[in-house]
Amino acid sequence: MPEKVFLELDEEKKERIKEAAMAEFAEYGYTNSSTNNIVKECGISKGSLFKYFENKEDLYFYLIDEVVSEMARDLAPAIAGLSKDLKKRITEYSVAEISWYIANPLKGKFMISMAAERDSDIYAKIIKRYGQSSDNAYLQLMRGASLKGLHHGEKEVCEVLKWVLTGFNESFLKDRSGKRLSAGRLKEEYLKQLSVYLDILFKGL
Amino acid sequence: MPEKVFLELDEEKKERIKEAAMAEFAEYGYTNSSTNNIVKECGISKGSLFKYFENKEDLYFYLIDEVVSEMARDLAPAIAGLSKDLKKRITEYSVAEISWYIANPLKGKFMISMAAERDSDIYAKIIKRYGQSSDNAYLQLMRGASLKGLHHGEKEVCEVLKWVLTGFNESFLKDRSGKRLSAGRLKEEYLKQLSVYLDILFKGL
DNA sequence: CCGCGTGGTGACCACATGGTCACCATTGAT
DNA sequence: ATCAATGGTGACCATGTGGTCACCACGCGG
Repeated sequence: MPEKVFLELDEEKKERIKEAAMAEFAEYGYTNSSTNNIVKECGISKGSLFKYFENKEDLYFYLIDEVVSEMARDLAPAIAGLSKDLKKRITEYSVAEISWYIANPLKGKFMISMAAERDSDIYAKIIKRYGQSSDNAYLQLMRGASLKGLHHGEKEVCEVLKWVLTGFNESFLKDRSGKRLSAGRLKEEYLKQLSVYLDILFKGL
Repeated sequence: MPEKVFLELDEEKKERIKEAAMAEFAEYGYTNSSTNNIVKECGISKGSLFKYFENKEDLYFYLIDEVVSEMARDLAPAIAGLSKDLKKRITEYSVAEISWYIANPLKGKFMISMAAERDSDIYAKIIKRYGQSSDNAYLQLMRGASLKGLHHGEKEVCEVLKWVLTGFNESFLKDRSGKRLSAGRLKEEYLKQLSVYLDILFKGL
């Protein structure tokens, strides 16, 4: 919880601070990020930063709260309108998610780095707050679909989907850095590649 | 490359130092590991450590070299005797790999932590030395199998296998911490769970 | 013109880091 | 007994950390 003083800052300044902090955390992870760098980057003084936030951890979790809830808010309409057919449903959801990452590159990078956080202390706290949410996301995805055609246990299918989708997204986002494509072409490309992997999953190797 | 002085130490002392260093690196990752902790843990002085190794990075990569080549050496016989059938082949290889992790818990934890290293500088150097090897491992696995029955591209199938196997191994090793099973029972349990996931992959969801 | 409060500042603090180096104990050769 | 060499030591160094706090500029009510 940031002090009210921060929330009452003008929007431009708040944005500058949040962006600088997210960029630093995304690049170096929690422990190796430096509050000195952050204040230098956004042009405020050390004293100010620690009047706005209790400490480094407070700042970090404030950013996480913000970006997690913003993503949830942005994706909510897409989720509400998903198909019932499992394969369509997964495709639509994945496209919506990846589109958000592409449209919000900094926040996207920040979320990815947060999921990969190595500091065991901070990692435990992240899990405690949001741990279930990512696992639950896939369960929700499946719960909302008709599972008639499945030949295997719900839980196992869910995990396989999670592993393949996160692996695919990660590799897609990594490869993307080279190419310079419009958002539309990127989405097309994503769909094409994704469908190959979903085919493998649904039809078998 | 460690100085010869280190290599000429008696085995017991070398082992003490390597174990302390691996435990520290495995627990905290490269950057957050402290050479002070390491020397404290293995009972040598700071000066000695830096006579044995040029610097922290030198020590880190020496350990990686050691454990990577040790694992390769230990698994070589199992790999040589793998079946030609893809499903059997994958199962046999996975069992051999997981058995090694279980038989060498410290080295296993060290390798896992190394694969998850977040420091971008060190991560790049790890990739440069060993990057292809993990990706290649799966390609080798498939190249040595008869791929007659496959309905999809070799590359894509290979990636799906990689994502699912790494995901499954990670989750299996995480869950294991609770249970206290003998090595034999563990292997049995592993085989049982793995076969479920491979069924899903080969037959389709 | 004063006094007060508010928000912002950056020099400063205690601490931890990777790395160094003058020193010392032990040995073996002379 | 003396010297040289070897290997081990830990106080010490420069640097960087998260965090503090005495101070200051500014605006406003009197």
